[in-house]
Amino acid sequence: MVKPPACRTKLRGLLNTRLFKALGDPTRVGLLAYLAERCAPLTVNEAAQCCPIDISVVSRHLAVLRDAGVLEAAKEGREVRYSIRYPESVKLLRDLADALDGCCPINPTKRKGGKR
Amino acid sequence: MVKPPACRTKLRGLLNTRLFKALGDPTRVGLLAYLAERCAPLTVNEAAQCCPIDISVVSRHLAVLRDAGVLEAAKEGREVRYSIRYPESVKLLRDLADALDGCCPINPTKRKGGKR
DNA sequence: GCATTAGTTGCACGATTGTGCAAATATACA
DNA sequence: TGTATATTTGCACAATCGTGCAACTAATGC
Repeated sequence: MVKPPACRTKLRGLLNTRLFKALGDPTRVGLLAYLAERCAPLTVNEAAQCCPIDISVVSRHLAVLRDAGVLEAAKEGREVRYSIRYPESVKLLRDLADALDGCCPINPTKRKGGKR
Repeated sequence: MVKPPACRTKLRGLLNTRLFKALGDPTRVGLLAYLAERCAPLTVNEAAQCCPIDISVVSRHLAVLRDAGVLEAAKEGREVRYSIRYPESVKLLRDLADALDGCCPINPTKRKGGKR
């Protein structure tokens, strides 16, 4: 048994289509980038300033990103502040990169350093 | 000016919707995972063994992944061998993680190590 | 109570997408 | 040449998705 079976299930588990589906729309990544640039939790109204679309659409897009695990919502009074889940998002991307990198033993990307 | 504008353009540039669109379909990620598990370039026929769908659909999906930059195609005679572009894919995921991680100065994911 | 503001949800419509079948293209072999 | 195999492409259809409008819910202030 040459190929480690652990990496398979890990890679399969990390390849969550819901996340990529969420990031597959230009309006949504525009919202995500806007949130990242503003460096602060934004309300739906504030996030809507990023692009000329209806507030209801923005609300739906933010909900999609929240369901995908990229954002988290915090209700404050009558407004909701959406913020990026940095630790989880970054970790997921790094884990995915590591899983893809370490899946094939004869991988040309073979890093010279350690695990991290 | 507190927030570095360099990270913005970097993040925007890395948030390529075509890549995420390609990874947003379960059949395509199934093909990608199958390629990763087999640890070798596969023909369309071989890749089609991963799931019970028509070969033409597999061909189209592989083309989508190729156009997204995840796979590369090498024509050998009358068959085409698709393989994962490990270095580029892994680097893109790591760059995206770094860009997201380093975008906001007051980022809770604040890494203890250096830049890389 | 009523009015206002913030956000979500129902509905409809147009656009995109995934799929299978058949036809077309390309390469190898007799 | 003709035949067989591998892959791609045209076409049609169903399903999903993004969008805007209106209606609805929730919370604040009069």
